[in-house]
Amino acid sequence: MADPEERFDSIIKKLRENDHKLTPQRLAVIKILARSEGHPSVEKIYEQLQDDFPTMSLATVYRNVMLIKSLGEVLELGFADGSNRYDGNNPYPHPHVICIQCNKIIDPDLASLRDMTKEVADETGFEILTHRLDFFGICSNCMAEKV
Amino acid sequence: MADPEERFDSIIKKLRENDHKLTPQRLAVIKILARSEGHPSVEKIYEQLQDDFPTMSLATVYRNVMLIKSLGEVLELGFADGSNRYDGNNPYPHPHVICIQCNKIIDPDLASLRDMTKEVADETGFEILTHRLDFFGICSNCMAEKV
DNA sequence: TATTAATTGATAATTATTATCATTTAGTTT
DNA sequence: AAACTAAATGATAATAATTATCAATTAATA
Repeated sequence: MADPEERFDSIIKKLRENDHKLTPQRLAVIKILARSEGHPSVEKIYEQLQDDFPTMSLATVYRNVMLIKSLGEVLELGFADGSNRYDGNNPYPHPHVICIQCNKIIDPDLASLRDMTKEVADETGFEILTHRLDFFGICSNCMAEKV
Repeated sequence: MADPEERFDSIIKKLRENDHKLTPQRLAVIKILARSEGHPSVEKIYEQLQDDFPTMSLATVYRNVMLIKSLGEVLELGFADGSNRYDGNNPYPHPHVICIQCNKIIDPDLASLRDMTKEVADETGFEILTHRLDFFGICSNCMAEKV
């Protein structure tokens, strides 16, 4: 897990470089993305901001997440059910482990991935640009609760 | 790639076992899924059926794809942009290689995946049930056309 | 402090999917 | 072979997540 403050600063820097304004709403969204605790959805980010910004529009959250995504500073995880979750703490492709019970998403450390990309490129003739690797299962917490 | 006819037969068998009727529309959808050439979307399946079934409803395609998915005989690949693609030729989790230019999806052979699942389970304490691995890039055809 | 283009909030539009319901039909029974 | 019945279909309305629109507001600069 990267330091959330460092991530916050680099996202801000990227915004300045591209002449985007720093509004309080935008900063608040970025603060949550920089942490990305549990990999929040847009809706979750919106809810978290209700206390500090009761008038904030859902559209503003969408806009800012998309802006930061377009700058390559947040990773979007889209799922088959149409839901999207975001990771601004580590915006580069990396494996996720997802609990299908409580929807928690965590980042495992995995060594063996770099080789695999080369293997795929060699076999298919593709130029591989990015990838997506998710494991789905039940976390130890939820397993314990089921007993 | 599994033999499309064998896949067709096992899907039919699964339907019979669960007392589902075999309508011409359903059989036609299954025939396309059993092949899953390029991993079609619902819309693509619908288009392919226009010649033989001009009156077929889009809802019927959705219903049948979902039914066969619920029987575990088709793999759904949902993407961040909301699009879904289907693989009834190999309905078990396996890696995909996706061309971001022409949207073709192919299945590479990859050895090193089984170990990785165990590695993840050991590290996170999850009970891993399934996974999803996609590589995104540009296929050799599209690369050649760009010159 | 004034200026201006970007951003916001509210909401309408869009789009993929799901639900509804009257009609049709596959599979079974007589 | 005709009748029966629950399931499936076709047409379309409803839904839900996201995107577009636009008047009002505001951050950044002069």
